[in-house]
Amino acid sequence: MNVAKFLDPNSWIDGSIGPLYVRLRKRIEDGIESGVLEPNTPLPPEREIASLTALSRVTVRKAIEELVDRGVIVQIQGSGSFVTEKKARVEQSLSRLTSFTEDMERRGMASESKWLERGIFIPSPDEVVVLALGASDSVSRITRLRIAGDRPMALERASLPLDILPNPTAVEKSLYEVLQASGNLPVRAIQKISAINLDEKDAELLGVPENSAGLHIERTSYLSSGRVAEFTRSKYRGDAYDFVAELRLATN
Amino acid sequence: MNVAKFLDPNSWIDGSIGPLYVRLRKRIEDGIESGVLEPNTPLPPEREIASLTALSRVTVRKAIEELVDRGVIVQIQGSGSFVTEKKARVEQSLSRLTSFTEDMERRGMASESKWLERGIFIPSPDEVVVLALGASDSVSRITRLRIAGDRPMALERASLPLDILPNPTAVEKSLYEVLQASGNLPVRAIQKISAINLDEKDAELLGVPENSAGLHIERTSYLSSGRVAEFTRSKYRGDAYDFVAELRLATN
DNA sequence: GAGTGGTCTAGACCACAGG
DNA sequence: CTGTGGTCTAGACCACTCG
Repeated sequence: MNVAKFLDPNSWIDGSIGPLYVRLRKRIEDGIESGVLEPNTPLPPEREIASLTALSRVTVRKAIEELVDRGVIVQIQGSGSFVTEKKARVEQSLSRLTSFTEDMERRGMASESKWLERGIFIPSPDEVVVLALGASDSVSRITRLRIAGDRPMALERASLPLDILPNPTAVEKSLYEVLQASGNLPVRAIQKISAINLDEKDAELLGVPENSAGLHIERTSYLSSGRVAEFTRSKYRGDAYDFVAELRLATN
Repeated sequence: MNVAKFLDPNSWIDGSIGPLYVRLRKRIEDGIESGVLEPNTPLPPEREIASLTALSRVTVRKAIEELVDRGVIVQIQGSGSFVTEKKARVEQSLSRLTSFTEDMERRGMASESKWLERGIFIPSPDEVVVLALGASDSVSRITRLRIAGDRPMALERASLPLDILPNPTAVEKSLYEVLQASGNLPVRAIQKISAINLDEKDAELLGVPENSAGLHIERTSYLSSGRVAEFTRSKYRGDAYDFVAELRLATN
């Protein structure tokens, strides 16, 4: 399959939906995936892609832009746009906001939960501040032991404003599924990760010796409006979990 | 100061350099910083900003785009572009690739290093794979104890291909300063973070009791070309350091 | 319906890489 | 010098919010 033919709009542009730049981006991704576009070889020039696809160059650039962000393509002014080698690419799920359920699925493990607490409570001072609650607001709280592949993995306590999760007992498996159903899915989160020695109680729940190293993760999630949707504190087994993050050099 | 006047190009557009969309972005950032543009209030419509600044709407959108990425501005179709509340914003340095030196400066601490190893070595199998070395290539390696505010903070072992760091003894303080000088500054990195119990030797170097929890961080850094520039393994004191990361919901 | 952001176009000029 | 990506424009239409 040659590149010009692969980009011929008649064969794909009606096959997907959404903005043209998204469709083109996906087409290019498919091309890389299927080997039509190979690592270390240049894409056709932007102007040529534009003419091949019958799109404007601005639209072509917008399609490529996201691929550059993800590290799949490197653009060099005056030279060309190149597909990077696979090992240099950032896995797309690295900086992705995932639920524990999804995270474990990605690692090929089934996950379950054992409920420790699930209901509506009077908020702690921490919760009032982080969730921006009013003086008389209550808080939804769900605390559970996360189990994956028959091994306890984490203790997780999530707190949410009552209007975002009015019925905490409705959460059966994935909190994020419930939030998505009500249109309250966070789009961004900040995590603070530190190391702790697990105390006797936590160690017992996680099935490790007292004083074992664990990861303490505090996550604050935001809706697209900028409002805080969720505040979660988790303790992960140090011997069974690692956290992967992507960093970028600031462009300021 | 009113918004229209603040955006009047005569007063600022020549005062900075670079592309127009970058200058406008910085102007808007200044406006938010100085209070001319207030949280929860809408920016002028894109078309109005364009006419006020005598720029095209495309350029205005590009300026705003980055601010939306950082969570400083929220755009709502059909409604407007709003400045978010400060507490909902992502600190710009969160997902930023920083050196230990910078990182400590940001936290208001002076940093120093105690050299444990610095020179050219035969690579370990790990290093050969991660750094994509040839069979006969050597590796530059620098190992040091990082100290901040008179407290040992981390043990750090960095490995780099010889052509990227030909002279490891030239590194006096910041590795990244040396890399920048030679045009080999990484633009992206992947970090894997896990928790470990520090063994006797490491605990002694870090000045904590044996078996204390520590953060183990493996970082692989990439040049803009996609090539691996640096592979670093660090052990941080769990009681003195935390790692902050930003997550996003994938838009696929 | 009026006003907003979201997408798209055709064309121009600039900055840089490489023969 | 030619060809590439980087920036910028003026104008159009669509999709959505809100009164």
